[in-house]
Amino acid sequence: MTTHARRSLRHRIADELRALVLSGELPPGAQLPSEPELARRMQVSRSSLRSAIALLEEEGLLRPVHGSGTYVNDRPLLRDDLSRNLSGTEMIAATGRTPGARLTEARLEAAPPEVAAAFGLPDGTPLSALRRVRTADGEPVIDTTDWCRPEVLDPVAMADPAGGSVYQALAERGLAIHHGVATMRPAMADARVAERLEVPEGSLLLTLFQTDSTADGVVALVSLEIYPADAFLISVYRRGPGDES
Amino acid sequence: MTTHARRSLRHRIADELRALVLSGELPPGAQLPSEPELARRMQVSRSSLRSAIALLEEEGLLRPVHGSGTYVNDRPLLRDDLSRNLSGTEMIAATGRTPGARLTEARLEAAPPEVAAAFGLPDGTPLSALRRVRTADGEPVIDTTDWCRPEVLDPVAMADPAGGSVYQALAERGLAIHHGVATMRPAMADARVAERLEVPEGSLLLTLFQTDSTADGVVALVSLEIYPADAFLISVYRRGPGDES
DNA sequence: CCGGCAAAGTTGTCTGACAACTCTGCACAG
DNA sequence: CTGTGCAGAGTTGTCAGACAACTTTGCCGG
Repeated sequence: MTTHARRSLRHRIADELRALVLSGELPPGAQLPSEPELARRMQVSRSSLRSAIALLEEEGLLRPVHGSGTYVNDRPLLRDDLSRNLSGTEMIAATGRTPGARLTEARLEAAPPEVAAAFGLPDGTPLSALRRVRTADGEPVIDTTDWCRPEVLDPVAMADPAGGSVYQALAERGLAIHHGVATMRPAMADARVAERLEVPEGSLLLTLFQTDSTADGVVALVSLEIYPADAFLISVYRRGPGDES
Repeated sequence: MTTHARRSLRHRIADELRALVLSGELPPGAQLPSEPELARRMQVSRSSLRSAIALLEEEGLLRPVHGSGTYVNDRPLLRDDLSRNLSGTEMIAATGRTPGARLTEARLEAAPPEVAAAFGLPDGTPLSALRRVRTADGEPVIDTTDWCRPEVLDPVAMADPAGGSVYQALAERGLAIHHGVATMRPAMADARVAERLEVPEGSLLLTLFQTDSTADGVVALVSLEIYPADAFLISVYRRGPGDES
């Protein structure tokens, strides 16, 4: 391996294997070539290949069986798996529709209590806020609000972020998002949200309050997303209750 | 390593490390001993230790930094993280309340369409169904229905499962649950659910439809769980958008 | 006081070997 | 002909040692 990127080798190998599976080249149930063989073909060491396979096993995509081989799991393909997919744009694109946005509005505003708490700041601290209604094929499907510290991104930078996405703009400022924690609640549409999402007042919604942090635990972005009840099938892949027999 | 268990070595090492972190012996931000040192102490090879660390990195618990060391992440502890926690009993216990159940009712019934589809069976196939209202300190918090194939567990076995939990009863019959996929929807309480959960009719609910599968993709259990809006904070840990910088 | 550099320490990857396990197919007894 | 047992080949799991790539520390010279 002479071609070096930033991601570690095992992640790049995992990407390559994942692509093979998702493209259907390795159909569900299929057995992978043996590790030495595959390592030779991909020009990597067996240990790096094994690390990659371990990642994909953890993801639930592959299933190595001692003494037999490594197989492709045929679990339902979750394009909208919450635990792997941070961005609303991707969720929309994954359903095959064209993502868009309207009613974009960015300004400095006082942090609501829940948001301030997530950042660990006092109530009312001024924050950059970006409000959008995201659309799929022109139809409104998510009402989102993103908050971040103004010294990191000012409202103007949030509304038109470098690199196209707020995540990338944050990454360029040294705040690459490592993980997020999302909390879900059912809700009913009040007049304001009903108008923005073009649904009847009082109709069912799912709200998702999320705090995104960097690898060292700094909260970099907080967002509130509001979905009409049936805009998406919001799913989560859950691991089994330990391997205890 | 002469002491053999069922779980693979790296999982056992990971368990040990996880315990060290959760017990507070390795506080957030702390640097682990170096890999060679730790491997020597735990009497395992460095490669096995590295595999374990990779697992915990994927879990978000540890953060190895090339050339520097491996550190404990201080991410918020999610007691009710959906993506790691399958059982309603555990969710209740994690909030510090005492789990219980009432209105337990088990019988053979025709599979509703959505359930039949999850099993890949025709509509109306008879299935074992177990209906319960689970309680926390006596207060109703989840209305659950579990379905499984009657040749695996008959209604009587479901109502009083060997080993105490349906999961364990399934595992003893060679159907250990490996993963599940849960889909969330907001809903409103109809008369029946309102009475069972002791909430006003029309109040907000979160429903969670889940299919649990074995390692080879066989659907072993399907369940529908209904939560009052504020019974739990249902959260998900989401990985960041790739490591691309 | 500051900048640069070398050295020590750490994680990432490679190579080769053997152990543990699974699966296939053949020989052999019934 | 059939079923059983066993040996062998093939595969994943683990081990050991080495070097590369990177970070951090601290010294030295300006």
